Amino acid sequence: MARPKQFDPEIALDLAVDIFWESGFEATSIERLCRRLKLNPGSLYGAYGDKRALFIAILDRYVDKVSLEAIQRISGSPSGILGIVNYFDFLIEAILGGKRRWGCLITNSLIELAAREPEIAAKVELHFTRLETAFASALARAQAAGELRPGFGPESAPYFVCLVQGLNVLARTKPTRARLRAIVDVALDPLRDGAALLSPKSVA
Amino acid sequence: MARPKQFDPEIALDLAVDIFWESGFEATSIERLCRRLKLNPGSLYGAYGDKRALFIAILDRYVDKVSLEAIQRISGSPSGILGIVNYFDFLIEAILGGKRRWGCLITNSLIELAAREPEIAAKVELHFTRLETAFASALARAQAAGELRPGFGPESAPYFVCLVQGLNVLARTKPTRARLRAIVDVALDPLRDGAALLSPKSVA
DNA sequence: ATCATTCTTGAATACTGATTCAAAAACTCC
DNA sequence: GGAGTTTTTGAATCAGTATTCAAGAATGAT
Repeated sequence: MARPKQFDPEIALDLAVDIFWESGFEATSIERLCRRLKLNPGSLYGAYGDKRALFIAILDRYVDKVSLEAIQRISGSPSGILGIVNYFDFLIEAILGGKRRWGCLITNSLIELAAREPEIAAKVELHFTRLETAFASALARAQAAGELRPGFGPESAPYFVCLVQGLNVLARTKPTRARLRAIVDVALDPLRDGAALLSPKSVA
Repeated sequence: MARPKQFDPEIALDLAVDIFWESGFEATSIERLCRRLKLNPGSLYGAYGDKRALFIAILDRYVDKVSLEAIQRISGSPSGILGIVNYFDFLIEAILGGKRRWGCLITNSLIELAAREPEIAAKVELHFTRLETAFASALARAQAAGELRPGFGPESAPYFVCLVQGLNVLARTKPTRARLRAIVDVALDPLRDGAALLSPKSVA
């Protein structure tokens, strides 16, 4: 018995993700948000609360999607090595093609906001933990299958997280495919022995 | 025949570096700057121009210092491998100890500003090129000395730049020394054969 | 059809924060 | 010591942007 919303709050959130992702929190004005979402200030505040609350909402949305996506790629192969290789291949293409040319919203938010916003720091932390866990279990599987060079195992997972962050930074420099490939080929060299058997495409 | 400045503009710049480094461009207000530098708005504008100009000035200052520092560490050893290992050891300690717990002002600025500020993007680019060049020449020396695993050479330099960026991101998560060490130990594994002879301390 | 409720609209408000400025002060040179 | 120049001071101004709000509009229930 009331007037229904004239917009889909979920779809609008997706629009908002893009703007914050590209420009960050501080540099994104409510006015720009309103223009892009085709919403008036009143509607926006009614639906989401203030700017900070909106940002938290879009960050949650992004984290859910990106965490899941990463875990699925990394854990999606029977071979742990192949899962990792596939994930990095995917990441390269994402950086070159889609919105990941803006890096990763999580990485960007860590740098812009985590120091003064514990709530945001916690969300970043959560994602990093998930990512590391996915790498660790892939590495454990690879190790168990004897595909891993001695000295490498699940405890090397933080290295892969670091690598991902490095690529997310470089994403903002408009790198070429060749450049990203070269980096990943060197970075994944420890996996090469096993991967060579499994993924001729990704290992020069 | 005029009133002299009551503050040292160079020293004040160093103060300003820290604030922008910690909080970024947008989140740093002129008021906070004035309070920390113990300057009134008029003096600040008189000395440096507007906020953007001040930021460019402190970024220049930072880039000069950090580029030089990196190049000296990387190129400072007769062995190319040792230079690289030393640089990463230094980076770990810097992240744990000093202001590098805020990551790297260059990395932070790339993410916050490069997309909309070509002038800043160019300065970031410049530093990355210098860093990559330093790595490449260290790798070339190592290769010439036969210290490098086959398949590695100067063309692997972008990988090391990526690594540095990853560490700069992780710096903002308050990582432990053990964690950073673990990452670097894995990351520098390709150099291990040669380094083992030269740097017992850094290679577990 | 009317009521109660919620949504939309877009102007008004309230802030924050960047920038300017006029007056006073400090210095050097003559 | 006075003239001329630059710096300091801190309040005033200006601009931009986050947030609120009052009025009008759309809906379902009675």
